[in-house]
Amino acid sequence: MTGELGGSCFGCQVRHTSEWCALDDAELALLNNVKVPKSYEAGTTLFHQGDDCDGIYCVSSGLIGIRRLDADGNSTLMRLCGPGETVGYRSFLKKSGHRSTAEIMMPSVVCFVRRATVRTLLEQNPNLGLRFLDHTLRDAEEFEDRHFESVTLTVKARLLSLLMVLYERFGYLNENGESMMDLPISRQDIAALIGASPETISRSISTVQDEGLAQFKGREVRFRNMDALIEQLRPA
Amino acid sequence: MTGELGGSCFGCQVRHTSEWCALDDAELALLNNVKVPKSYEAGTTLFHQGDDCDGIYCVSSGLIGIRRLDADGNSTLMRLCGPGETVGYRSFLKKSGHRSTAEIMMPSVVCFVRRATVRTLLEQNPNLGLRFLDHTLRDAEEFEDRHFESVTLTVKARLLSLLMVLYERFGYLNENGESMMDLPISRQDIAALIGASPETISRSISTVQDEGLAQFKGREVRFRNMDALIEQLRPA
DNA sequence: TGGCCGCCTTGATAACCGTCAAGTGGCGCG
DNA sequence: CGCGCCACTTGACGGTTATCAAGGCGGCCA
Repeated sequence: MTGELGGSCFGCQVRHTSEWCALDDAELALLNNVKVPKSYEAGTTLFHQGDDCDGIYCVSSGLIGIRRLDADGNSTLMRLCGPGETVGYRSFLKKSGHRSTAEIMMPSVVCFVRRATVRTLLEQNPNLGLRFLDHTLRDAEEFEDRHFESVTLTVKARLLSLLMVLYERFGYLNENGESMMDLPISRQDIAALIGASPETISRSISTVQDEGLAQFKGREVRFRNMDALIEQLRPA
Repeated sequence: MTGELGGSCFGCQVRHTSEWCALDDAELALLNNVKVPKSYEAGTTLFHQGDDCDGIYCVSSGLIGIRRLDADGNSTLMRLCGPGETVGYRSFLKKSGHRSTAEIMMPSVVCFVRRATVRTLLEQNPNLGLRFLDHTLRDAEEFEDRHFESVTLTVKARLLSLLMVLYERFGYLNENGESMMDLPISRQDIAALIGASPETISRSISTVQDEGLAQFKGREVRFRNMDALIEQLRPA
């Protein structure tokens, strides 16, 4: 299921891209002593919507999905968090309960830092607060952009936009030098992320294939014409 | 056109709801000396998308609209800022240019505080930084909610939702005890705010009237059945 | 191996919404 | 007063998308 890990913060691959890069060695040692690293299987959850916020989570590897439940009980995937990102920090800063559920999307290693520790570190090092501020600013901008996109772009354009964002994180070149990607999420979650029904996503994918932009086989994507694809990332 | 004003920060009505409530008397005196209050007419702008960020703006009275221009030059109203709110602070914190245009929506009084002053105050008083953090958190949440709504709700539901938000700020009871509101923005801007075309908004308004929820006469709204209206603030 | 269950695809249909077009009404200005 | 402009409304139409329904495919387990 899930297991404890003994990794050190000092050797953490993502230390320099996370909020914690603001810490000095002594502070990092403190963090290292009290953090709780765990490996999680896909499908498990870090916390549920409505839970109290006991601390924050730092993604070391893998992928976390942030979901929100509507009145009917349907869950909508709101965003993805990858290595180096901190999860649940806004509820911590707001001193409120979690407004969404954090679900493990692929096998992941996540460190938990409990509330008191974060508070201590924040008091010791004002730069850490600035890092959190910076992260919040990026969050606000991201949702601002998404809102603008969902007003301005069609489903297909939003799909292509999402593919590009995912490609930055999950894309690679195969032995033939072709641009490839293994989709980390299901079609249903893609649908929720861009605000469309799964059927429409399926049809949009068919269109993208017919136009020769990319080939989809299950979760494997083979990009055929990156330039033409990028060219379509504009209003219909 | 626009004119200088001599109001003091100490007498400012909105001081206690803005970021500046974190300041002590000495700091407020500094702010009072260097701030530049101005009254603006509707239609003028505080800054344009792409401008450098020279400081931040504090809305004393009136209403500011934040617009973003798309590739075709069309402007989309993204959000509204009223008394007590600070405008342009995210560009300041990010040390980047303005990502949107700030337009005066109704006669307003706005104080300008230039960059160096804000920086000095931030260094003197860490609580001010926390206030900005708090504001950013609320911004992020607002856009998160808006994204969720635009995925989950129909145009009519989003219209009703917007009406409720505006009612909190602009609603009043008339002599007969009826719930009234004078819309501060045009139909076109309503359309942009919730991501729909002006024609669809017009039709949605007709529907709302036919259902007996509210009456619209120009920008005047007369609410007929608040309970039924609130009841419809859920997925179709 | 066979069967079951989710996920995905595909088709048919209808609702929603955007676009185009014409018409109305208010308002400022000559 | 008449004119034109602009915001708004209304109608007609078409496109996009959601919904409902059926079927295929793959994984998992007995």
